[in-house]
Amino acid sequence: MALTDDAIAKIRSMIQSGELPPGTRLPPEPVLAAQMGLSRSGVREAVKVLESARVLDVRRGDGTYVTSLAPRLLLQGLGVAVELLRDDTLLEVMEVRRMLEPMATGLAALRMTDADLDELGQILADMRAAADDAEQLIRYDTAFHHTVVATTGNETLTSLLDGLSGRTLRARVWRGLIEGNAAHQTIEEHHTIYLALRARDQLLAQASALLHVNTSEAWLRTVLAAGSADE
Amino acid sequence: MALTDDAIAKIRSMIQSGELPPGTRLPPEPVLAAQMGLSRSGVREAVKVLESARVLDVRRGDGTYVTSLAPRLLLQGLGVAVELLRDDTLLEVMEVRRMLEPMATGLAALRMTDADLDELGQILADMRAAADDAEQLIRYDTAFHHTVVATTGNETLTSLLDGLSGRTLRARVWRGLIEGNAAHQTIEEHHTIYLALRARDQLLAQASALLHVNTSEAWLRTVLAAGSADE
DNA sequence: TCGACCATATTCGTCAGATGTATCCCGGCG
DNA sequence: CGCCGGGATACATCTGACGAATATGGTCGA
Repeated sequence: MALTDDAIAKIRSMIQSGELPPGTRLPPEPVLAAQMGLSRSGVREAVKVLESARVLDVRRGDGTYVTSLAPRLLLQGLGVAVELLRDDTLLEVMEVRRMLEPMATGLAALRMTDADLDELGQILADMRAAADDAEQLIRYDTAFHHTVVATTGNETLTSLLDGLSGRTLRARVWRGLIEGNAAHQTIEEHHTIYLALRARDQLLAQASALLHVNTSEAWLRTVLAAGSADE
Repeated sequence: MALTDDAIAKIRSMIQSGELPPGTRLPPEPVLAAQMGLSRSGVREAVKVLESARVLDVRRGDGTYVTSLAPRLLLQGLGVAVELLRDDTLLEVMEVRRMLEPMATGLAALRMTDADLDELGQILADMRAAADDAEQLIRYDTAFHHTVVATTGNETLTSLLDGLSGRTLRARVWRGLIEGNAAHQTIEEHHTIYLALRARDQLLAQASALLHVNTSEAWLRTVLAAGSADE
């Protein structure tokens, strides 16, 4: 295969070189096909790939545009990739989170505003109120960590961590937590992190986040062990 | 759009659920099209997307197979995503590397074998010998850090860091380094990391890696500043 | 003048069918 | 037993067509 992949590479390099800045509208598919020397089918495959990578935005009846190329978009693919990883590599993902999340949380302690803290306190309260609903817990857990990391102001970091803790992964951890009657303790870990953040204590925030990720990893281990034992 | 994206989601969920384990061969495109209720064109677009994500491996004349789903494959897309990030977000990437790379290097200090160290020493020697050739320097720089991180045994971590320090990013840093007559000093930073690793000193390895990433970030800043001044 | 409405052009979404070409597999031959 | 064709299989690409969603520009009425 060459034609379609060439087209992908060509479009990508035109974007990378700045020839097609964010927001640019591409020529209609038939024109693009003629320009790149292949049929419309080939162009469509190429465009579809770049659309799935959030590089292009295809609007039916309108045209195809270059996206903003924001990290939040381009790094979105990480999430779906992580979702497809095999079970035995999820622990590797956890090890990465173990490195990244404490650092990010520590950084957040320095940069967090009072408004951020209030928002976080609200999420924490919601989490406590939903202590019985796994679905809600996962949602608030996600919101909590996302909010913390987002206050670092680093969108790339936020997107990476969001991707690394995908929905499936979180769901498994919480399944273990709930079945192991450790949900309450874990909610308290969030409280500990919250207190450290409110105190603007970087080291304490870092340490409490590490402990928290460690708890998640431990419960993931039990879930994975139970899962492999079933087979 | 629904049909093609549905097909993508359908295939992906079949893989995620274990219905299509790694190595499985998919039905021929016409059959797949019939099964999923759309034309062959649509199936081809779906397959192409999953192929570009390294989820499927299409072999002409043979068939379409599910890949190993190894992190090294699935996280490969991160690299191309980073390549497309706009200049002003590259500093965010550097900030992430600044968190991750020292941690990884510190971990490597604990896990590195003598053979790994010898290989690293060789790369270092090569780097010194190529002090004038930017192209070679970039190659050896890449190899050096990849080798270090790879010894952590965490393929996910390795793939992430590989992706975060893409070719273009490295090339820019080295351009700055060379033009700023700082290449020699940077090579010595590698030597410092090497010594820490050989001493199996985790903290020292961590610290020297942080200094090194910091140097890279500083030179990236100058390159970016010079670039934006040109316009 | 301004806003709502409508017809039309544009553009992507999807399909059907056909041909080219790489690869695999198996049977025949030395 | 190993090498080598030739048919079968499967992807690669093209062509042409129709459907559906959207944008656009003009018209009409308040």
